[in-house]
Amino acid sequence: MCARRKTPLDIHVTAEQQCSVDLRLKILGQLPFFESLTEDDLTKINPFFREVGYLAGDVICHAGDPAERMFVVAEGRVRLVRHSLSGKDILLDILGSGEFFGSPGVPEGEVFMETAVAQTAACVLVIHRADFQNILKHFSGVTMKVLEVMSLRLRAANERVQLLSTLPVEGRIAHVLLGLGEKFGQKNRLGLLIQVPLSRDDLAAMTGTTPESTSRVMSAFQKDHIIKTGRAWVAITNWDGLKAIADPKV
Amino acid sequence: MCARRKTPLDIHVTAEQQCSVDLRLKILGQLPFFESLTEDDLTKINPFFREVGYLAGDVICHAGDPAERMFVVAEGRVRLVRHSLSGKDILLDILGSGEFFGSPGVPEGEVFMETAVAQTAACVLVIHRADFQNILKHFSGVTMKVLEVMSLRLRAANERVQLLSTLPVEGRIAHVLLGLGEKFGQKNRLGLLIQVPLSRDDLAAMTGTTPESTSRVMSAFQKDHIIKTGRAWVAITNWDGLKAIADPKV
DNA sequence: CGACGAATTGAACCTATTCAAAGGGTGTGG
DNA sequence: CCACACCCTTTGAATAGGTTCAATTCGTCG
Repeated sequence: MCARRKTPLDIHVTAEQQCSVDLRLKILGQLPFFESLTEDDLTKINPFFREVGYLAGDVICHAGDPAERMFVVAEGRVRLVRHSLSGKDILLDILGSGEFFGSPGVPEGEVFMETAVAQTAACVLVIHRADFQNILKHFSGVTMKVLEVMSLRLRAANERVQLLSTLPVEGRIAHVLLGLGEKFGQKNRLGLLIQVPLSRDDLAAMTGTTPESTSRVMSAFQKDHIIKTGRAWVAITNWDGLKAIADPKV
Repeated sequence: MCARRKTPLDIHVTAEQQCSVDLRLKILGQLPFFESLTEDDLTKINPFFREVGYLAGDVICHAGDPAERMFVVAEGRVRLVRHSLSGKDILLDILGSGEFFGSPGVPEGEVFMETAVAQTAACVLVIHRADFQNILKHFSGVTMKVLEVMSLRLRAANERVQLLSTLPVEGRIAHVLLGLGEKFGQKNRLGLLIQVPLSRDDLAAMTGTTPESTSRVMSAFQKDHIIKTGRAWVAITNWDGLKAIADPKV
């Protein structure tokens, strides 16, 4: 570990990007939609998952690939990106441990609409579409939970549509920071540090704006002591202040 | 039927906003997620649905209501609206026959995030959350189909995020018109007439812009012979022209 | 026919983008 | 271990696209 680094981020990834068998079972058990399964069930479905390690920047799956697999993030951070004809990429989400991507419900013959990229070194569990659907057939509790997760994601997506339609740039950035803070936040001497490498470009791609505008807004936030930020990291120092900007009363 | 009306729209709704028993079974059978059921199964689940009629403008369910029911549009058009603190409403979707709302997957204790309003006189089938979940438990084919529909909706929502993030107003309006054309379009002496009452305010609320900007864009489209439009109606006369604006190559 | 609501249009304003240039942290190779 | 190169970030100034506010026209319905 380099001693001179200034980044306050500390994202642990198991050596060689390999997760131990213990970790695999633990990850599987912690998945929201496997919470209803017993140890026994977990050991039964475990063999269907293959485990793959990635380095930061590696592409895990490409938009346009046949949607024949489903992925679960075991360790690390994974970006879900949508490419536009204009060349402007949209950062749909950043996934952490326990989250899945590659929708389990899409009909046969479909392709992925998003590209998944490892934002940090990452360990990912992969399962074939057919195998996962078998699991769904066997365990109705799992299916219900998957439905629930999909519903909540649809909600989140609709909320984003609303934000993009109604809020100015600073409001949208405030919203994204709050969301990332809830998901990846870690209390710290700096404040609530978001444990994700987060560049201005990333934030811009998440809020439908430009890196320059993002930079201006972030500078203003920092001047107002709402956040502390540096090269590819952000910490929230005034949660309520951010909230006030994210949900303007008037 | 009034003889002097200029609106080319012609949306039929059964008298008294009541659907016949035949229509109910037909509607249920046509639902994407009930397509795997036999006549027999349909007759079995039919009693769980209650049927309610609404007049244009009636509120079917309110954002904030407990999410204890699920709705299926039998006839008419239903608007799904999200309210913002700023007062600016977002029109998330316009539903036609066979589409459902009131997510089947949301966890117990949750509330609706959207308000559903009858945009025309409408007939809606209502089922209790618990009853629907029972159906899901009994018919795994139904569950899979619901998952599929949810996946496709999530895709659509994500695509909208992308459009709002990357396209200028005219591109977003073009996209919405194409979508509505596919869904509600009907060939006609005018072109492809969208069988939905559609005001400038509605289009603005669907594309995250203002009625004035919408009006300017629509005027420009009409001048270029891409659409024909009047008070609360639109017909597409040059599909490929619209497409070119919706998906700019550069 | 008259009135109301919807749609159009104009002009001023403002937010955010674009283009350009300079500053600063990180990591690499000498 | 230092120096350099690269990329991220910041900041400035000009511009464009969209909004806002206001006034007018038009269509539809009573």
